[in-house]
Amino acid sequence: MNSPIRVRFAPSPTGKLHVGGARTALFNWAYARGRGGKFLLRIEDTDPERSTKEFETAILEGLRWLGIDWDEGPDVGGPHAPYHQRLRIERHREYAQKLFGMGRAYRCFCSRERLEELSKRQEAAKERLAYDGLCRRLSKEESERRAAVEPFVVRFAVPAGETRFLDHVRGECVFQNAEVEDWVMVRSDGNPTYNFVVVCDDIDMEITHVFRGEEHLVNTPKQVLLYKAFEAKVPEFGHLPLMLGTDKKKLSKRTGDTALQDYRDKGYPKAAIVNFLCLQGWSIDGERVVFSVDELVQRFDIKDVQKAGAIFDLDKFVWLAGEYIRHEPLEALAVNCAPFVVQAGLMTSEQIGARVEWWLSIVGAERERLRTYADLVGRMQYLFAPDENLAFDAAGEAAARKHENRVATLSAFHGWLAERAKSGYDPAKVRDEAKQWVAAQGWKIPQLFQPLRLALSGQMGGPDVFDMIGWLGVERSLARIADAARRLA
RNA sequence: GGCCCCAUCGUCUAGCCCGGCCUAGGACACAAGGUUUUCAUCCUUGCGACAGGGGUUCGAAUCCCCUUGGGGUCACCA
Repeated sequence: MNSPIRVRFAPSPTGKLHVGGARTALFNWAYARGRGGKFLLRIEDTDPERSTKEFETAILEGLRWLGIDWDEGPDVGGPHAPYHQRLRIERHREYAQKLFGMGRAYRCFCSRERLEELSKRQEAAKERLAYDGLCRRLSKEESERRAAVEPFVVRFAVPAGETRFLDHVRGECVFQNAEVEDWVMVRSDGNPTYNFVVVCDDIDMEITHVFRGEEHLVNTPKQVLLYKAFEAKVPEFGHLPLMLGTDKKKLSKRTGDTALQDYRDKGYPKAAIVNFLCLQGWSIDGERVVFSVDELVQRFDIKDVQKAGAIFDLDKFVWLAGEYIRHEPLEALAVNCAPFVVQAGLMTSEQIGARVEWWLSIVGAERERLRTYADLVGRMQYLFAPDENLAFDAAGEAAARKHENRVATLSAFHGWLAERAKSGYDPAKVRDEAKQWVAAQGWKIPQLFQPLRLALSGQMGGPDVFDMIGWLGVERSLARIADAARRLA
């Protein structure tokens, strides 16, 4: 009988939630949820210099926003509380003491200067850069004596041999212990280091599977050795391929946005973000690209994760975002777009609330042109511009000027519309009648519609012109048409 | 540089573990065409890859070796 699956995501609150971290969390979460396991969250705040409460809050919020929930964690508690690493320090000291008592760890009194010299020497000699184990050979007595008067760190005494572990992404991994240095477990200020506490906590929290970024692969032998020293069950691992920038290096701010927050602020639908992140290193089958979180949970398996790193393809991400927007129910889409329009200062939420029909009509008409919620801002800006001297798109204006009788056409339409709208304005009806009227004049459709679209919106592309007239209102539309006729002369 | 990891269209990937169904499938991007009042959407078509070299085998994208290329990591950070 296998023990129940327990996985965790352990971010360190030293920055915003990275998209790579978000993907790691997602995969861990999906793995647990798909198998009736537990997903826990633990804050790795052992570096007091760089950890902040603000980042921690932002990370938790980001995870929740994505739809990730945890069974145990800093804010929800659990049987293995606390879930802040910093608060578990007494426990870590116990573990360190135990190891020290067993002779599996030793005090190291080497000064930073000596260490620096050592690595300089090793570099010059083109040797492996590692601690040379000088203090490992100190007698117990000398160690005790010096400990009373000198500062020291505690190093793990790496045994001879080799270390193996199971990685579900890469298969069986083997490292020669000779390649693993006697790394620092406890700093000179008495605080334990990451590689040490992560194992203590994972043992205490009964973590069964550790899925994390590939950059941790080389840490794994150190950690496995620790599990063995404690005679604890070694968890199964899974090192996820790195998310790469367009330079093929680890995704960094240099080549694009790295924080989940950035994409949220730019108006990407969260379902698209989740979907896209999963596509980096995993696929549901070879065919489908768009899938739901439920399907992810149902189908995700660590064994299907790709080994090679994945370049973050913004083009595909943008397309996927548009795909989600096109399939979102209109009401939801309108609700999601609203904050961006409000934030841009186009309207207040009260104003939107007062014109729901109008608002929904615009959102519905523009949706196929949106890739993010924020795109709507730019798309509807023209509606809020003054009716006089509306900014014309240069190419649009050039195109409109190509029509010989543009001014006469526009003026004639102005007269027709003014007359026609006296009995009220219904876009569908007016559209039909306008087309008949244009044909009756012996005109080609673009002869009117091209300059008209420019007159109303300043753009050469966009929604149906009769919808635009409806949104602007007949009065303002007439004003714009008259203004354009004057300017295009 | 040491150690470790990786290698299918430009990009994300299916296929690889358990060789034949692969004249290598899908998606994005790109190109062409169609629909449309324009843009967009949508539809159709096209372009386009098993890094190279050796083995093993009747047969290799799939197994083995080498080369090349790329990446990760070498902290009293996590």
